[in-house]
Amino acid sequence: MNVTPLKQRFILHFGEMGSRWGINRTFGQIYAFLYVSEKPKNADDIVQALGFSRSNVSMSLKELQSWNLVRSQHLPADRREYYSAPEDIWEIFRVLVEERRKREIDPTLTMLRDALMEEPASDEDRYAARRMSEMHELIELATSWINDVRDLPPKTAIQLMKLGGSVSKLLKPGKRRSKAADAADA
Amino acid sequence: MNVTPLKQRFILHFGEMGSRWGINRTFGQIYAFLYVSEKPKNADDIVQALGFSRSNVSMSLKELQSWNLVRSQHLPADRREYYSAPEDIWEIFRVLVEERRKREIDPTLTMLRDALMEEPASDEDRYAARRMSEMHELIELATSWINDVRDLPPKTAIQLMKLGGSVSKLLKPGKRRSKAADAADA
DNA sequence: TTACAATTTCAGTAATTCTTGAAATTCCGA
DNA sequence: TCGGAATTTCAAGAATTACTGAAATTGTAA
Repeated sequence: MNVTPLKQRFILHFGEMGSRWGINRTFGQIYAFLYVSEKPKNADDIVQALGFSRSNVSMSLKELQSWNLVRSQHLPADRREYYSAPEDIWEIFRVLVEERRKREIDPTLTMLRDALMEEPASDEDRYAARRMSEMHELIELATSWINDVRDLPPKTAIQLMKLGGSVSKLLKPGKRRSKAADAADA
Repeated sequence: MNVTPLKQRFILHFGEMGSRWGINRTFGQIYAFLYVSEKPKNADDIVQALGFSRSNVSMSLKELQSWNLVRSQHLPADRREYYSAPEDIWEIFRVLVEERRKREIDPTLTMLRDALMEEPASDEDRYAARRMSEMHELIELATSWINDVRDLPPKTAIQLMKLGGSVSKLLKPGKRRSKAADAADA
């Protein structure tokens, strides 16, 4: 590997964490490399720096792009493609949450919705359906919340996160939602 | 597989999603099976229902317990161990977030902290260190927020999530944190 | 203690996923 | 349109991860 020791440490970590994050070593290392690189890199730069085969790099870059984690551009007087990770860390965070939701949560939501269409026939299935619908409800709530919060300006998001659990103090403890509102949501 | 079609659908989905969630098929299916089962099950029930080998079931149950996703208990007049998934879906959610944080985020936080200890020697490393510290800061913020919010009572959490992005309306737009508070955080 | 049921360990095999190099294709400049 | 650079595809091998069955261990009732 042909990078400074500091970068190497970072890059290797991303490669190793891959199995926990559900991505492969090449994918992780390339992303890490682009993330800590100031200037855009072409595929051969990456081969040179990380030592993967050219084809592996090509495939991983494609996948990285399908995750919207890297951008490609052309540099003047050079027909090769140059890749980089977006600057804005909040943007990165949003993209990551969004993509993971698409890949890891939405399919489950669909499955649950479909499965809950039909009437359970036995007590056993009635219990299962109840559990599944609890799960469905929680996931719906969580994802719609993510969608809502996703578009807050970073400043606001930071403010909210710094508040932490004490946001709840802003909620009047006595004040419950109206019956009408509950019915409308159900 | 020896379960009702409804359960089977749910269980198979959890098995298939495994690769995306970073867990294996056995782990996913056993959890799903316990989740939709009203009564606790012993290891042989699971073998019978899902068709994995006894040893595989044993190992997966151990792992499931290390994730705090299943509990074991003894039933009167039966020396076998019985396993079940906790009832409370909010509890499950909390545990899942907590365990994933431990496994997927904390190691990265440690790596970043360690790597950022030493002074970068070149401009190249100065840039890399800046990027790494941006990442560190964001992860710190996000995880400490998770810790704060984790312990809210479910009612409060639901209320907050239903509010969605409009919580920010509770924040006075003009009111910025004091310089002193910012300094204290830095 | 003994006897046996229940569980766990672990080495070997199966299955899956990752990575490569050669060949095919695409992309541009001349 | 031609020629070569850049990229992509894909089949096959490498590496990793999952799963099994036999053997070892643990736990408990008699």
